[in-house]
Amino acid sequence: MPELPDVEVFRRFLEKHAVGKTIRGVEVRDAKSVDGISGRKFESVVANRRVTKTDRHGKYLFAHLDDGHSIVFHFGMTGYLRSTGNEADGNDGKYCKVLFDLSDGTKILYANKRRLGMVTVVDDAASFIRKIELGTDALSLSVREFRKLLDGKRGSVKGFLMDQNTVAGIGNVYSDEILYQARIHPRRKVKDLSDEDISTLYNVMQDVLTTAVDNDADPERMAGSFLLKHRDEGDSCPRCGGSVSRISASGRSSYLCRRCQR
DNA sequence: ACATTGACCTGAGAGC
DNA sequence: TGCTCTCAGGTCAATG
Repeated sequence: MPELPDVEVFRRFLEKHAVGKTIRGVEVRDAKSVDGISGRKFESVVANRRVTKTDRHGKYLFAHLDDGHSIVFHFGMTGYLRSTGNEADGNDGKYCKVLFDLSDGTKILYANKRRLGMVTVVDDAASFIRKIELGTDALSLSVREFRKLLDGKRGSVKGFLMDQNTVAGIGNVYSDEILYQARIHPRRKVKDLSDEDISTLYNVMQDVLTTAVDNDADPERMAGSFLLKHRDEGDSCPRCGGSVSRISASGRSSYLCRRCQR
């Protein structure tokens, strides 16, 4: 479920493998996964362009091209990027939606088990972000801005954290993690948060996201104290030993420890 | 204006 | 073994 940390890992991957190289060819294998334009058009816009830079905003990944266009990737919940050697399609072949053939022989594939998520190409990444009204990236948000965003909100904290138009990058799994570590109940109303709650929430948010990025967004590598590793009803809370519950909050199943989270 | 709910997507895993 | 059912969660449209 690619959220900010996962997408940041994909960005670093793309930065390492694609920047400075030319896209020799593109093969759209599933035109339905290309948003806004036809697969053929996508191929012709992107082909023979050099990748100059990568960027991430929330859960969106951008590959900037030398003519000003940018490729946009969104991973839905099952998307990923991978490189292959030559023919090694392996299991990914089935899920490969778009295949990029780079000038040094590297092949990068955008794969997705479902059609949530998409690839497209835009004239200008910044105006694309404005158009879809993406909020500020969670990792480039100051406490001051964070407080301002919370101000006047009537919904739950969980809904707030997951709203991409307010704070971009946090999804179901990491919102649960942040709320768990901040000891705040997901259904708690934003307006009921104290000043102290807010600063805790902010600090924990930064900490959880950077820790996740530092560990390649791989749950295996994260400390056992992360709720991430105990997302299972009845599993035990790594902090108090109580049992992990599953409830519905903001229309999503949320895992929490009722004892730790009020 | 804002918040919540339901639909979409489709593979994995559980249960029978 | 295989069938059916439920769940996963990111976004968007519809509804409250």
